[in-house]
Amino acid sequence: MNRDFFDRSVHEVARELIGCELRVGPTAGVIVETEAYEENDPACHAYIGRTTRNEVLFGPPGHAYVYLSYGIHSLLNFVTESEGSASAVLIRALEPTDGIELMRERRGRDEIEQLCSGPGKLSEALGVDLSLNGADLLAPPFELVEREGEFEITASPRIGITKAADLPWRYCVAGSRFVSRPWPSAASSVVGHAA
DNA sequence: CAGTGGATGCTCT
DNA sequence: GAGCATCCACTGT
Repeated sequence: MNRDFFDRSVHEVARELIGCELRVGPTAGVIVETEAYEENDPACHAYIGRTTRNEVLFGPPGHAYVYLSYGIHSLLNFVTESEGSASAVLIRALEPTDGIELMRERRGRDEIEQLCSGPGKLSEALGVDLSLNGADLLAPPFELVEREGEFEITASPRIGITKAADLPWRYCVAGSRFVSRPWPSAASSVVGHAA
């Protein structure tokens, strides 16, 4: 995967990431759930302007934006189209494929559905923390592999936010049991197929 | 199952 | 000092 992959609309990147493999060191999984956060979006950290916390969002695309949520969880985002638009994709869930035993140790859980089914869980399982804020996604410990096969993608409202909560900017693999939460069937719609 | 509340720390006002 | 892009354990059906 190259830098151009990230240098386009955050919504396009959020959908294209579905089905890609994300590797962090010895652990890896297939991305099954993402959310888009664009600069002119009250729920986006960049909305309030540039601060010390969110400055990575204003930097070049293809880098990791990691921040601490609720004082406990590190949440992993991919910076996109940053030329004049500080936007990012939140990685919300993976289907684990490699390093599963290590993930189990880090998570303290055995069930494979409980290893990466949420942004906080996923970071813990992959060993992502604040030290990776600003890190290049195209260099170790990160590795991203373009998807193989087809995925039916649904769009539904984002999770856990209060601002702009009605926008359908959460993307999931249809029918996956590895997503953080089931989507509301009435609000979801198939938005595309992955090649 | 569904609903509730505590843990925990950093950022911004 | 308030407010979080969360998770888990506990309660009550």
